[in-house]
Amino acid sequence: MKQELKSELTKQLIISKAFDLFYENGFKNTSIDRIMKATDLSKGAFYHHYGSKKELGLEVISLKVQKRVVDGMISPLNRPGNSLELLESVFIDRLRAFPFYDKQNGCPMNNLINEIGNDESVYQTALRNIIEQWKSALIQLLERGKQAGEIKREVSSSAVAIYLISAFEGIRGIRKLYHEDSVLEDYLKGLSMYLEQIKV
Amino acid sequence: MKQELKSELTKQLIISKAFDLFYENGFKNTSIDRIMKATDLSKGAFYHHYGSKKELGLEVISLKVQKRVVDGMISPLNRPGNSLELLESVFIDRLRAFPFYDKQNGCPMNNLINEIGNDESVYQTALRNIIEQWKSALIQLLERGKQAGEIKREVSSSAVAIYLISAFEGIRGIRKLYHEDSVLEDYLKGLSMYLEQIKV
DNA sequence: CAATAAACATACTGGTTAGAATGTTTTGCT
DNA sequence: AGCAAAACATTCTAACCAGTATGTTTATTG
Repeated sequence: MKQELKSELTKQLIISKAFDLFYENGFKNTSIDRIMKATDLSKGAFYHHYGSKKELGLEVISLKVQKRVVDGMISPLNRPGNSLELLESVFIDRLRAFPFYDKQNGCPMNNLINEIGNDESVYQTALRNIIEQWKSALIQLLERGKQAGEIKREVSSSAVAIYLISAFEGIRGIRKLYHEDSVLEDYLKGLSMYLEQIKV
Repeated sequence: MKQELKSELTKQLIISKAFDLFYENGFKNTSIDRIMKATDLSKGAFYHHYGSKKELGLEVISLKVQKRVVDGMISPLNRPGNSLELLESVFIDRLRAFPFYDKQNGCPMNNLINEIGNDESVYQTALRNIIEQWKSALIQLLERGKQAGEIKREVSSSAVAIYLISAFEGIRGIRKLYHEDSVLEDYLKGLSMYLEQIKV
């Protein structure tokens, strides 16, 4: 195999296993040894491709975590159609569609925010970028809805965006404490009411 | 000094220092050694009073973390007066009044929920108890507001309670990523709108 | 076909971890 | 006073941690 390709595949393997383990057990609680055991490669291989655990963490955030949020919560906002119906379908359907594993383990981004969000500024920046991208996409959609006469013009788009994100991330943490979905249904009912209110 | 009193004071000292360090550095990232260094006592003293780190963690949750939420977010809900004004003052004023340290480090309960909420069921139960107590107090206040003709009767109290809690915990995590309060102001604006809508 | 460098593996370092074992001091009780 | 137990301190262990040093194997290139 070509070296360049082989190297890239190995890095992707490490990042992928690292993401899974960070998600399940937390960032600081996951050792390089444990990650490399999952890849069936050695520690030497890791430090050949990465300079430090921090460097890996940043790649996991900017490649895997960010992609997950973009694919699941941001890109779908750009589809055509009624802005409010779009918001509903993205926020409600996605939450309902999560597999048990994801409900139990919460949001990978939110887990990292709460675990290492007050740690080092490089982590802060990487995670903040995702939030900002999400916020921007929401604002854009809300403004589109106002233009289309679907959303009240007097509401602050950035306030609605942040409130939607906050509640979503909040419930994904709280859901971890329960073994059933009733708390999720409460949230969804609360969200529906919220969206109803900004309707024109 | 009486033995019983001395023992109790020592346990309180350990719990207090443990809470501070858990808050700043996370639960798993805080060692017994580090905690006992902060108390100026020895590791032997710790294992005389506590059987394990887990036992200490549960005491910190049920005594310190719970008390913090009760004092700051639950007890104030029982004051007399207009229910909506009460909600506003509790959620908005408290968030604004947090010192820089608390804004940067987030919510102690939410940090624990996201760090160890999917870990062991004893932690889940201890943290869930706090959420349930908070939710109950909010529902009680919302029902009171409905009776007083201050809140729309058709809204689901449990849905509003969970949505309020979710958004609050969510923003306390997100705020960690920023160095200023603009994201907090967005949240507060969003919250005001939300409360306005359930008004009768 | 060599020389070279990339892609790994193995073995180690110095530090930290939860917890146990064992010692010493303080307090309580008769 | 004298004995017992509680409240600590000191020392140790076996495992784990991030990162380094030094190998060996595989691919690339002249």
